[in-house]
Amino acid sequence: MNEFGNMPQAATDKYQQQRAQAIRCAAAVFAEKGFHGASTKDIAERIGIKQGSLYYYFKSKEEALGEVCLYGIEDYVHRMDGIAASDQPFAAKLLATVTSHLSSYRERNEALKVHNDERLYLPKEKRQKLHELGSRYRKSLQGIFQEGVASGDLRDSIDCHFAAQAVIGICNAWGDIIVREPDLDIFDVTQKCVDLLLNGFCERRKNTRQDRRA
Amino acid sequence: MNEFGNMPQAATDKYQQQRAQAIRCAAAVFAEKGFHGASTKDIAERIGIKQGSLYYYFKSKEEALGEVCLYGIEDYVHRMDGIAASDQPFAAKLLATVTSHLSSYRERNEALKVHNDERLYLPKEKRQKLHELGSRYRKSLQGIFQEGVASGDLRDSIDCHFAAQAVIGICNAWGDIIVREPDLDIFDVTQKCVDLLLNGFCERRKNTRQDRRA
DNA sequence: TAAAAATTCAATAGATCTATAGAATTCCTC
DNA sequence: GAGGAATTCTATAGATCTATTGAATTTTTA
Repeated sequence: MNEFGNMPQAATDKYQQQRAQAIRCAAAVFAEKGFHGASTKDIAERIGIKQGSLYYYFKSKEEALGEVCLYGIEDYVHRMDGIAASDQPFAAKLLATVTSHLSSYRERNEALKVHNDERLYLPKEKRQKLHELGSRYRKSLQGIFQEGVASGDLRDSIDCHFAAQAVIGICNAWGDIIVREPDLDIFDVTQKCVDLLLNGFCERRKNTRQDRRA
Repeated sequence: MNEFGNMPQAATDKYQQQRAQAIRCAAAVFAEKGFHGASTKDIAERIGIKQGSLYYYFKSKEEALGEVCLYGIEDYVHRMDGIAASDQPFAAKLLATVTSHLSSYRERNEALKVHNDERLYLPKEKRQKLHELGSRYRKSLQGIFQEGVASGDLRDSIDCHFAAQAVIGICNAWGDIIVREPDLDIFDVTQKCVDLLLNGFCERRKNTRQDRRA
């Protein structure tokens, strides 16, 4: 034990790695049982330590939830910043967004699910911080839609706030399914999502080869 | 106490009414705190009775969850049966579906949310029963899409299973928002959802007045 | 390899929480 | 308003669960 009590000060590299592993384990357990349904014993067992030892890494179960949520959302938001700032046409940005969102579910898997389902059990302050990240994500996406309207790629009748929420909603819904069904073809789902968002399901007479032939 | 112990036999009308009220209270508490986060004391307090008295209406907390989930989904599924069986064109059926789904959230509010978020904490048997109801809903919706393709209203390239899941996903995502924000205009959201599903967000050259004018 | 630091453990206090049982009260019916 | 049924209450057993503490063990460092 050092001068800071049970907590290592700035924390060594090794400590941080082990803590990150603990966070991933906590994510898996929270994803399966929910925050209140999961016990600190469950989490510790998943890590391979005893219940009490968990407090070497987290000062409370709630702190563990906070770390899981942050882990689940952070680089997913940063990737969106990159997409929004990039210089691509609307359709490419939308594809990149959906790809990023869905593959986040496949990779970081449980943590993003935990963020979506359990973050409201965090104390206000921590929730606030996550909310800001989420808002940044939504605003970036909304900005992409506004550009799309400005460039004429999108109908000017659309509500960009609605559109952004709808994209997030669809991606989260399919994300849940992706987590539940590991064999699902993400690329296929991604493609279909983008197609829906761009074109809808409706048949339309267009100036395409089919029509010109007729 | 009667010959059946603490439980009234077939149960009087009054008993059923009070139990239904208890179910609604439980729904509100589960929606706010989650199944594991909510205590039987919380639920009892919401009803206005003491913790122990709750067991006059439910033989366990889990049974209460089961009743809430069933209450949340049952007539929402029945309404879908009606829509699928009706004799309307595709667009009308889709509009009816989204309207029904979103207004379910506004009316039955918490119970449907609880069904979506907490049903997996039920024992297998009960979950199975709910799963069948959910599947029936999805299959009905999928059937509507298949009819739409057959009639030429929809592109024949669409995946009807994907489409049904996407509709459910969008409605649930907006349903969550509707529950959180009571002042939201459901009619407006409904319209925009249907527009998205039919037409997508993309601008398209069509044989409409605008084009003919040009 | 010995001292120091880091990590884990065992044990437990104290606070829940669920479900039960029997007593008390309220409600209804005759 | 008396008797019985329905509803609610109080009290509690027993099973968690979180977080703390100080000791034991492992790892690192000098």
